Amino acid sequence: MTQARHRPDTVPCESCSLRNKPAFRPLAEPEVEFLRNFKAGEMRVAAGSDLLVTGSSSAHLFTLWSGWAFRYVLLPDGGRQILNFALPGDLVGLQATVLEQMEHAVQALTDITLCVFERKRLWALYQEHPALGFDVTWLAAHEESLVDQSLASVGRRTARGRLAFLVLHLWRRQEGLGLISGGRCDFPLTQQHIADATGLSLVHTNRTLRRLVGQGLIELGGGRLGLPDIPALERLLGDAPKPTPPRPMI
Amino acid sequence: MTQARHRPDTVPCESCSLRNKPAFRPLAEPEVEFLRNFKAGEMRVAAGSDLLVTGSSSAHLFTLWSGWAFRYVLLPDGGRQILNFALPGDLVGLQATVLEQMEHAVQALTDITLCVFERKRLWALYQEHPALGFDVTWLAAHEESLVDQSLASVGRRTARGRLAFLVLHLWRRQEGLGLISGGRCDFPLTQQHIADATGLSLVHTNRTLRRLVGQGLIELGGGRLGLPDIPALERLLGDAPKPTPPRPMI
DNA sequence: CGCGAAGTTGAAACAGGTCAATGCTTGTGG
DNA sequence: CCACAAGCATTGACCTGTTTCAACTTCGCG
Repeated sequence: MTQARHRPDTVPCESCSLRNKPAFRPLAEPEVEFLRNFKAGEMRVAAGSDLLVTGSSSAHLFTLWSGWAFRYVLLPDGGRQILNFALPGDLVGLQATVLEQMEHAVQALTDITLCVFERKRLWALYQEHPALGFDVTWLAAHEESLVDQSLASVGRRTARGRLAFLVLHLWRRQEGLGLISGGRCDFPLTQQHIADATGLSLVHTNRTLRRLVGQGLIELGGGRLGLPDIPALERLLGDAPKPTPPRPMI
Repeated sequence: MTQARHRPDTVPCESCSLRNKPAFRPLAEPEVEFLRNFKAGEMRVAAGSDLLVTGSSSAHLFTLWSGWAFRYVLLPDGGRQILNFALPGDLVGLQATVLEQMEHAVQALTDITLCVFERKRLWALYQEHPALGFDVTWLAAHEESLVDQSLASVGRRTARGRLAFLVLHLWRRQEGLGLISGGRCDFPLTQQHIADATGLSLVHTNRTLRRLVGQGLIELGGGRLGLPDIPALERLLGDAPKPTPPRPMI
């Protein structure tokens, strides 16, 4: 096996600790090898910084490797709508790459690390490894499915329901990644983020959240989240967000 | 050029009157030829019928050829959220095909005609014609972008704004397809559809719509829509939905 | 210790929801 | 050709979830 050129200061894909988690579909040998070359480098972004902004057409595509980010749009009146959250393994910036224009921005919620790919080479990916091209489509379709669910939640649920949906959704996604420990998971959102994701005002978010905590449905503190009574949450929602199926990672 | 096998009772892709509209990116010769074979047939669905339902994993993928459809989810409390509308040229059922599970249903809004593709053969499309695979990704990313905009609208706009956004959005899409005639375009939605798409109640949709009509911003009647003062609508929205860029069609 | 960011709480105003009734079309069958 | 049913649109009255405004508190950190 030829040891392909590879920047010495970056993690080679085949030994990526994230990729090798059970949540991700294992890749065939040639695909991993391609990816190792496809990967142009790594990048760190500090919490609170935008890594992609509306209107731009980035020269890069990313896979989030550690930390949290979120996609959002700013409305003319100053309001912000968070479209969804990106967790490790999620592709970031596909719209900018494929549509050559961004209708939204992406901001780091925590300090994050990303794998960087060059837009120009995406075409080679489709040509040389159709299976990877298919995986990119899979990720795009899956992300749309997440936005679909959020739209339904924001459009049709009461404040309680929207909050319940959001926390359970984020819980399930972390569960899929094996990130629940001691009955808790990370939860780096401020109440402002929650409000902007659910389409509620900050004040009402606070009150409703407080009530859910008081009723023993949610535990919050120290940037972590606990869900002591998931069945009750599911009852409240009527139907639960589905667990993420085994998925590809680019 | 070999005249490939082709069901005699269906329109061959190369002479498809929809595909040859300026809104769509022309395909290279080999791709069109592949598509002619990829196309398994045509299908008609009557207004009001579901062509895909939640939970199923359809054996087929469609391109809407004429008429309107919409994607939606039903909530446990009986509410319905319309996720977006499909117009001619839109791919329908990609999530079911790629994710192998549908989180939403699709219903014909008018009588519709669809081109039918077999799910099994999608893989061949990626292998044999990477350019088409890329186009599928493009369509998925674009559709997500539409849902993004709806989510921002439903999450952050007032009732007036949501309605203004919806009608302008549908106007612009039809404009892209050359479907505006005599200052009007088709508008087959009932107020119930509008309510379900905007996350409003039927009654409030009616009142707000009525007010917009009264103010000369919207004209409705006979299943058609007129927008007499688009600049005023754009001012109301603060920013307008972007016109659709030239796009691929499968 | 002090400052800024985030969280909390009360009171008042309002957008939008719910309930309920009434018109208006349109298509169908007698 | 009329009568009726069914779906859709419209309007009024009332109610409540949510927003807004405006404090005040707590937390994290230099």
